Amino acid sequence: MATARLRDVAERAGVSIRTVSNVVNGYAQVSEETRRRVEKAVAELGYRPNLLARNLKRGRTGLLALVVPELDVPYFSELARAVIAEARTYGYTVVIDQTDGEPDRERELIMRGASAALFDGVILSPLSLSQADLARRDGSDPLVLLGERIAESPYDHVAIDNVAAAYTATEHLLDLGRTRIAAVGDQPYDTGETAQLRTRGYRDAHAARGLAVDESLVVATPRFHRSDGAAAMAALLDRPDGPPDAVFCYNDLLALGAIRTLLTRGLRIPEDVAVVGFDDIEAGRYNTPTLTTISPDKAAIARLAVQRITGRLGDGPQQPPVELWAPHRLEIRESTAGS
Amino acid sequence: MATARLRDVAERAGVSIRTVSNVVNGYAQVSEETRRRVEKAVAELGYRPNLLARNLKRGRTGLLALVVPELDVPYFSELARAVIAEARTYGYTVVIDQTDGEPDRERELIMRGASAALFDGVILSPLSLSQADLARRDGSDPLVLLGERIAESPYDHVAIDNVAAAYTATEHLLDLGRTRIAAVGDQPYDTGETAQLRTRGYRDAHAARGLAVDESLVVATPRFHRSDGAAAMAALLDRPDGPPDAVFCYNDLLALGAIRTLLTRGLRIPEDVAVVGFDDIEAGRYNTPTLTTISPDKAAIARLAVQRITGRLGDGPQQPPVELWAPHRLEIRESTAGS
DNA sequence: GGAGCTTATTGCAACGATGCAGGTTCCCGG
DNA sequence: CCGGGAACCTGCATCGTTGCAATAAGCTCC
Repeated sequence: MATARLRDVAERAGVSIRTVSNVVNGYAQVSEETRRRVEKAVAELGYRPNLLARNLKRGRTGLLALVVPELDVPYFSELARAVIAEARTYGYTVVIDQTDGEPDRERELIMRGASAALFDGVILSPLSLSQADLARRDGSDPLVLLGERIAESPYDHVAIDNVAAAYTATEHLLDLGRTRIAAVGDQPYDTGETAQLRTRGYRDAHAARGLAVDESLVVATPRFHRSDGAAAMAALLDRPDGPPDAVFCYNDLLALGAIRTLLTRGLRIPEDVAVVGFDDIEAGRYNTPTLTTISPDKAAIARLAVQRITGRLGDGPQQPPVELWAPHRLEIRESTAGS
Repeated sequence: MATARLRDVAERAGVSIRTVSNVVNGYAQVSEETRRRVEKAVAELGYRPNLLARNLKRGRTGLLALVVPELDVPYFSELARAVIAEARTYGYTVVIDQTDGEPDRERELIMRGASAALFDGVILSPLSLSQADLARRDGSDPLVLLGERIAESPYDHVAIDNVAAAYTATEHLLDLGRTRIAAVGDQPYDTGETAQLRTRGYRDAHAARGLAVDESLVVATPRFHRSDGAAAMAALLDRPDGPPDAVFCYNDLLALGAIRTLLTRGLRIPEDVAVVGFDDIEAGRYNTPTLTTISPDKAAIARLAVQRITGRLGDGPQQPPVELWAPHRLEIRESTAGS
């Protein structure tokens, strides 16, 4: 009894396939008697509709895909939670896939997902996807890009204002009287625009006060994990001209790694070095010291993304792609404010 | 041009539908000339196969579902990474769903996923699923249960030996000369068998040395988050008979929360209180102090689970459900060993 | 020049479900 | 006793794809 089909149920209940379908879906009028017979047969055979077939016929699946680079980066798993919750209010189920930032996987998932009918829509947080990868697409698929922006893409884009956020973070450190503020997490030009926007905010905040940026304090990291932050911090501490008195990390994991290095080396936070992160992940709220950070409104990001997707699902006229900004705020905690 | 179909491509290329299908799938022999024409049409129309239809016909989807309670619990996201990697070696793509431990969602996903043909198989890490929920199923679906065991289930089960692991952790603390060891994370009988297995290991380790367990040191927590650990630790510290000298937490998040409370209260780790966690999540390796923990072999868990799933996918005779144990080891770090 | 192959291409049916339109049966009022 | 309308049930076509088996065309070889 591999899998019972509508036909098997119909046979057993002595009615037509169509009637079984009606019962299962609650369509039309069905006599009490017939309904009972069908339901009995359904139960006995353990029938469950084949969603592939149903969706093929109906033209929709009720599934949204959320594609992120790394699930075990807390920012993405927390974002995933928000997206799942938001999608559920629209009756959608979210399935998640992880690309590890591999361009092939990201590309493949766009192809498969966006228009291969397995998913009704795709929310993609790209890491390595290039403009060329999207250029061929005409934007008619229900696809929303999160975070990393891709120039000239024909798709909606949801993010926070990275320049303003980085500006605020840097300003906060400047307000504390710090003068040698390191920026950790820069990326080379073609790798990530987001990191560069944050560097721009960092520079702008300095410029607004007429301060020059010590270029050697702007350090790039290969990735955005704790180990990268720990390594970058170690390198900063080993510099001949002494440690910085503050660090702005481009995400919380970098910041937590940096904090670990600082504490290991016997430095005090924030007295010796103040630390600001980015993302407001839960780990930062329970770290010792707790982490000051830029808190992007993940619920808002999820809401905007899901709304755009569902908005595009209707048959209405295609709207031009839009750029949406979710709010953010600075969350001040022990790593800059003392305990 | 909503979505181009095989037929549209065929029309444009001036060949039959079947030939286009052959080209797309690389089947059979196709003349160079024809192939070129078809590929040109495919590109021009932006054709991509409708996976629903293809899968309906082929009878498989190449998708495995991994269903976990909470993705932003690092253990699960790290496990997800392992499962994704393992599944990929078999040519499967993994999609992930999060249930929040809601029985309805877990149930629904078993139904939908396991035998509704959307997924070829399901790897489920249940939280609140009861025996009754599975009782009706005959076990013929390719479903593997992780972690929490469900009595009498007709499905394969993969986990580590929780009793032995908890025994080892407790023994480690006893070896350090600790005498008042708290256990944080117990669960009432009907909620989680895993927690009870760990409590059993904790008790057994005491019993093996002829020590009595102070029942008031075994504390339950509503969930397994940092905040639960922080609260439980605070309660332990406020007891009239003074703080314990060691804590065994049933997962790393609880431990990290407990550590936060201890540090806030001015206690030293491990001098005043030694802490052991469970799961070996990345956050514990970068915490200050770094966290001693039981490290389950997540890669092994993933491997066993995926192997069982793929093993059941063949047409071979159904094998009886098995109980598989993945290895684990104690990872000693600063929270018990000093720095 | 035709048997016998290989190569290239195709039509038909089917996967399992639903949309649509139609067909019975039954009951009612006139 | 018949026309008209609910109420209930059904058959057919179809969603987009692939498996199967057959056809058509080209080539070799005696």
